[in-house]
Amino acid sequence: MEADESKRDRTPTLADVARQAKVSTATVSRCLNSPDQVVEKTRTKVLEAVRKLGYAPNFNARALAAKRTNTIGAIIPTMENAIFARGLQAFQEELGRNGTTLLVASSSYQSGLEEEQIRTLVSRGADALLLIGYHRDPEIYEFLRRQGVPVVIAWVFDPKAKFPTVGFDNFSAMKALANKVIRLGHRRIGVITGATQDNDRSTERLRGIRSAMTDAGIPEETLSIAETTYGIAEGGIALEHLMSQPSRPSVVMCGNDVLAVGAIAKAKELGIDIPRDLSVTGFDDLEISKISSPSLTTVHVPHRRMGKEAARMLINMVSKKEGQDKILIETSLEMRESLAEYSE
Amino acid sequence: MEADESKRDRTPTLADVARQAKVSTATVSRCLNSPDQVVEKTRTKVLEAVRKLGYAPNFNARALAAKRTNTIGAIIPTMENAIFARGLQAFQEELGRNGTTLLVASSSYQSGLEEEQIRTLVSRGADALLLIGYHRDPEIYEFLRRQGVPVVIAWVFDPKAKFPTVGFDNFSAMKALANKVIRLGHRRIGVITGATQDNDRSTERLRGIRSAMTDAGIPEETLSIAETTYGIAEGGIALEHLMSQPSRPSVVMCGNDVLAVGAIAKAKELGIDIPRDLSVTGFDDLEISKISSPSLTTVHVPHRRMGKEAARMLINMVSKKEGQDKILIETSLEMRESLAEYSE
DNA sequence: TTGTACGCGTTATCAA
DNA sequence: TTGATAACGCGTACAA
Repeated sequence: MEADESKRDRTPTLADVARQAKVSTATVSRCLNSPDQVVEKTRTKVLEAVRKLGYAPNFNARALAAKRTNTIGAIIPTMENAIFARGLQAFQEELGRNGTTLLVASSSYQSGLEEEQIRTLVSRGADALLLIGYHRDPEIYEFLRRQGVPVVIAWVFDPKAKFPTVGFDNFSAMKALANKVIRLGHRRIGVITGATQDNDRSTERLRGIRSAMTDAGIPEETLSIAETTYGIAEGGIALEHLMSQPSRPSVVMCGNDVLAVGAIAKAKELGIDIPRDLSVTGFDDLEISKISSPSLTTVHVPHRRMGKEAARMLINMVSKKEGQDKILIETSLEMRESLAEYSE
Repeated sequence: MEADESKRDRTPTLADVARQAKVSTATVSRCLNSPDQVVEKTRTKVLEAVRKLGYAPNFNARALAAKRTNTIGAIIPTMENAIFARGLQAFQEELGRNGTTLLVASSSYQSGLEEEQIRTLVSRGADALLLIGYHRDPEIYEFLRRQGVPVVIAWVFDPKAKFPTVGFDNFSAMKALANKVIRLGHRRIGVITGATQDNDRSTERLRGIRSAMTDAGIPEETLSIAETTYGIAEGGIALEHLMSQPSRPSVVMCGNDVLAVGAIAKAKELGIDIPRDLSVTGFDDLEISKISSPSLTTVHVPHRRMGKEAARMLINMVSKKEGQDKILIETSLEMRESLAEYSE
């Protein structure tokens, strides 16, 4: 029983299994990849040898020979907070159902890093890529095209975009919320946004607010903006900044829920009552927005559905099946306690 | 300029670069891997060809030939909440400083899935692995040993463990908190814990509470336990369950902060005032525990330091350098508003 | 149904 | 310092 192991102390290869089962390596390979091409009897013999030797195929060799990895890569801006977690989870689940594994990388919101990650994932043989947002150096898109790697863009939606997309309309979603805010009587609006450079989601959301103000005849100059990196603490600092300005806003609209709960916490600390003294809104409808106190008015984004659809689209593209290449995910307003009517 | 591309429309290889630069593939390879072994003049010539062709090395082929990937894998139980995010971020940063890339997989707290992920990462050529907790089928440890893949275990600490470890003592940390709780006069203790099966962290934490009770002469039977999966909503449901029992606890100790903030939110909903009617404690000291209202008393875990030390240890092991193989990370009590003295 | 033999894109050894 | 050339482990025509 132990005798065979004495040969060497390295990890077994296809050839080892073939020797053990007294067949050719080709047969072993077929047993593993297309079992129905090999007759029952040899198959069991081979599988027995596989089990006995504890053989596991070498992924790299396989990828090299087959030019396919059954792997899809995703690059998200951050793993530090929950913004992308839910959508990515659903994305992964759907891939799993298809026997595809997910490789995740995070770019820390830095486009330079993102390009590096893209090249890394491609050189690792990812069959396709999920990317967040359109904004990207044209050169990298050209690189992907030349490499023949299918890409789906998520978390944004532009019907005219050249790339397959599964996402929502950041502009309209935020504009709808801003319209609501204005209808409630607010005129002095403050904004806490994530960095807008290289980030079309935050840029579009901000544009949505501006557009709603213009429509309502509120001069754009009255908008006070604090730009910061995403984070709870950062949201708090930004709020403090906004509230220390001469003309205090009556509402602070945040680029996402993480910033918003940070703002709410800081407001409490400063003795500002929400929503009596100040209204606050978020974006995303993460779980924390429900348990925040007061609970957070926000834009609900069906992240799980977005992740699932994106996975399906990519799977289709890899197997060159036809299908939609643009899916719009509808968002909705989630009215909770943190936004109230403005009354002087 | 364009002429060379007409040859083929596939991604350029070493050989293409070699042809273009009129050198051998070996030289090109050396230019990329050990540039000082090749003379300045040829090097610039080669790099020029690389740039012109947009050459990117094929990772799989490289791994196959070099038997090394400069990649370390990590398998964490979940990406859905922040429990592991902070530590993993620091882990990745430290790896990056060493030119090592991180491959993450999540097991959804299922040991079967985790084994699969381990095999996947190994077959992908991960040079080493970071795993959470000791509890694991001996067979998988044997597999790892035979494959010669170094492993570091984190988030736990047992001085007698056979494996290199960077972590904290879940038992003692939770016991310290329980001692504090008891010293404040609490006798009827409720617990909301994550699943204890296959999870040594939650098991140890629970054992810590039991031990503190025993030390204080509180009968173990008075402990009421709700076991659930980690999640904000789940924490709420568990709290409701505990509070609907005949003998209501005066304090609910939660297995982590996520469960705790869920419990707090639900308590509010039920009109239970915290900490007047009920005290609540957490574990981890995530960012939400500070902004929770009332703020959450919890155990502070220096996640970032743990991640960083784990990375260093693994890097050392891969390069076969000597070094510590057991690092204890100290935790501390973080007293905040949600835990108060018990007074009938 | 099974086996032979070549190719995948690198790295590494050994000569030159 | 550079160039041939043999691995690396697997998939897959093609032949048997």
